[in-house]
Amino acid sequence: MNIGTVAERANLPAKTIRFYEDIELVKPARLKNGYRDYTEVDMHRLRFLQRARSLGFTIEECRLLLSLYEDKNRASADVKAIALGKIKEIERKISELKSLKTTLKDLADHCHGDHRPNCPIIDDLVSGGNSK
Amino acid sequence: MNIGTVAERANLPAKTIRFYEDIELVKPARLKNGYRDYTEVDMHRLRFLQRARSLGFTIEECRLLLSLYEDKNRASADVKAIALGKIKEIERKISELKSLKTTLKDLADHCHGDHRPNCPIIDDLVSGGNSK
DNA sequence: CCTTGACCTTCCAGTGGGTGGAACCCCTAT
DNA sequence: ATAGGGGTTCCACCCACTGGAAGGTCAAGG
Repeated sequence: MNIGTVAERANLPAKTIRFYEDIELVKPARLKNGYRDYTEVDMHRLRFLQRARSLGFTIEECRLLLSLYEDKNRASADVKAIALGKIKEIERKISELKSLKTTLKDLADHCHGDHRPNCPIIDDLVSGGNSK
Repeated sequence: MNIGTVAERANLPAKTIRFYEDIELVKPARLKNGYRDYTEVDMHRLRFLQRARSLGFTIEECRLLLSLYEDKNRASADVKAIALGKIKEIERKISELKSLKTTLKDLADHCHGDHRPNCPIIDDLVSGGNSK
């Protein structure tokens, strides 16, 4: 299977698939003309990668998940631990963004937003505000 | 004022301040010995940058905000528009992360998390799941 | 047989926003 | 004289790609 076909089927840009080969996440065979030749097994790995990346796992986490995926004796607890860690991470990011939003909204609410130059947002940026 | 002093006062690493010079956000004078020499005006810019960055504005947004900051005739509406745009952006990110979290949590909830190899998280990653 | 166009190849550079480190200079105190 | 704690430059690296140039390959149509 050529890279274009596999790209479409795995829902990944060809560039990304080549990049994944660079970092040794997939190792396709080569045809006589130098074209990459993907098997169904490669396809599964790529689909797995696409899905795991879209769930927010980093490349290194994907590498780990792939090795667990291929280890028929893995404990599901190992996989669950990674997922739970990721959830905690996402929660941290959400609360960080929420407080950012609150701060920004407070600033915007105090700004007239008209043609006059006086602007409390700028004033806050200058003086350093009180929330980090 | 030397870079170390200004770094401490603006709450930014010296490396970052040099980087900001590289991308022309600050242009400190130089002493005869080659050391950077910061004025209070430079300090204000750096503090402004520190604060704006910590509020999630990109470097380019900071550049724009700085130019508005220095334009005594700017309309506060211009600044407000940037802040409101940023709020929308943050809201998008939050909802994206929330749906990610939900998906991940559903997966984790269905996983026994024990010593057995059977794992619904991996199964989902393989089969592609139903939420993007 | 030739051309066209879609596909494939490699390699190099850039993104954003810094961070780490090496190798070297400068200033002050002892 | 030397030790330390500044400062300087430059180059490489992080992450996860993405864009583009320059060229090779293949199938279809004239």
